[in-house]
Amino acid sequence: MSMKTKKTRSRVYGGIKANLRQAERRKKLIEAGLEAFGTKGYAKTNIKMICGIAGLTERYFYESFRHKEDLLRVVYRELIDEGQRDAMAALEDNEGTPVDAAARVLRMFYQRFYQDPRRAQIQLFEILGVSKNIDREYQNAMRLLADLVRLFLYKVFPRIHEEKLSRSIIPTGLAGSIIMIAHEWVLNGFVTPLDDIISECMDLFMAMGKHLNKKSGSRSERA
Amino acid sequence: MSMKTKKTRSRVYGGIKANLRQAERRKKLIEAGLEAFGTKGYAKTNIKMICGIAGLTERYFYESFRHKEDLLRVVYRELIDEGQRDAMAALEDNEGTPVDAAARVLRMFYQRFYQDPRRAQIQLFEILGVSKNIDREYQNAMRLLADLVRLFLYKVFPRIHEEKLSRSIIPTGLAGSIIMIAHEWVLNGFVTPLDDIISECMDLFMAMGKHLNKKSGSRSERA
DNA sequence: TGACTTTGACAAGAGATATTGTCAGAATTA
DNA sequence: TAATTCTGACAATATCTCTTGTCAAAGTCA
Repeated sequence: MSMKTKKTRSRVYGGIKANLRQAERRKKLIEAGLEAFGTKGYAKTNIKMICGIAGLTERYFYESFRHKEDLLRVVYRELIDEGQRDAMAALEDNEGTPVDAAARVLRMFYQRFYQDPRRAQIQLFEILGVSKNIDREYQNAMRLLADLVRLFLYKVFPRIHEEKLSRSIIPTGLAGSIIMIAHEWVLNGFVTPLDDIISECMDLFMAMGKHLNKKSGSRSERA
Repeated sequence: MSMKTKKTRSRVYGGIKANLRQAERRKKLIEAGLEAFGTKGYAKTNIKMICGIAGLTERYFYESFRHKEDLLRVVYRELIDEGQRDAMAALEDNEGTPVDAAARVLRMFYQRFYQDPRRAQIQLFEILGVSKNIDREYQNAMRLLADLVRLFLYKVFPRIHEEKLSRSIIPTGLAGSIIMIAHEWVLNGFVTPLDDIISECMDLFMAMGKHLNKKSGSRSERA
């Protein structure tokens, strides 16, 4: 038993360490997931297809993921993280007013969908109705978006009562606007010019900001 | 061959005509679909379950529907039609101002989800990511909702330039707000009081209406 | 070169599910 | 009562798909 438990020691192969090789495969599978889920759709994709696209066999799928849903979660998180990073970069690039920054973030947000419709398909459609777990992922991402909206509103309209804003569902509503407009945009094949979309989104934001601003201020004005 | 083509003639049975009996079964299956899709979820439901809930066997499923997706479409349409009817009733009940009417419609819209969470589950979650065909259904329903919003805006703010409004994506955005707020409400187990939700939704509407009103009017005001 | 690891192709069994078909008995009508 | 339709239970087939396992060849290292 304990004589020769030669546990298939991992070693350098092709100049690359074992864990790196595995990471490579994992990455390929994630890219394949993006492709398959984003074009065929999650429901119509099976493990064999994913592996075919990745140029790997099923064994390697199970090396990195437990099942299809697992891969979807990873792909989705990657998309959200990338978007979040881009948004933060656009925000912290301190050019112009906060309003300009918001427009930049919006443009970035929509442009990502246009540049790679697979992202749009997954982020806006495929992610929904898969399972309770995946629904939770979606919910988290939506909250991040709502928080971003909240942050923007507070930056542009500092008079807004912060605590009141933090309890309001209006940022959630605005996040919904952004998403629904994206839905329509995608389903219509991106015919609406991006500039129009951004300008109308900004209208939505600014109108709501002004409204909240007035309400917060009215307390002292009326008293 | 043409001797005795006795084609199993339909006849009255249990005092009910054949086509009525079939319609009855169909109805039971739709109700079963609502139950199964709305609690277990579309993906985790199979035909046998649906038939079990309906108290019928598989033969009768295929008598009325071609496949699971077919049933989902019918169930969804039924939900949308009901909602549409209720909305129209609340609108045409000419009590109070158009603003009151809008609040009534909103209350009705959200209350339906609270009264029967299965509706919420299907209408808000299960419907997405099933197939291209079903996505189209969803898109249609969202457009109906956006049209309703548009109608309301025009009633309350008649100064808004009608043609401009008809091309704007802002009603789509507001429809998205309503939906996203519903998402959060449902996922949080309906903890937010309905009155709060309605009041904040009305805030969204009124702020946007005023904003559009100003923009439309500004042409003549500034000239 | 020789030993060993990694890899890809494919087999294979388990498990679901869709869909059609059979059949006997219950229910109903004439 | 006799004929016949309706109905539910279940069989059976055909497909998929997941998941694990086997194996030999190719690749790599020492």
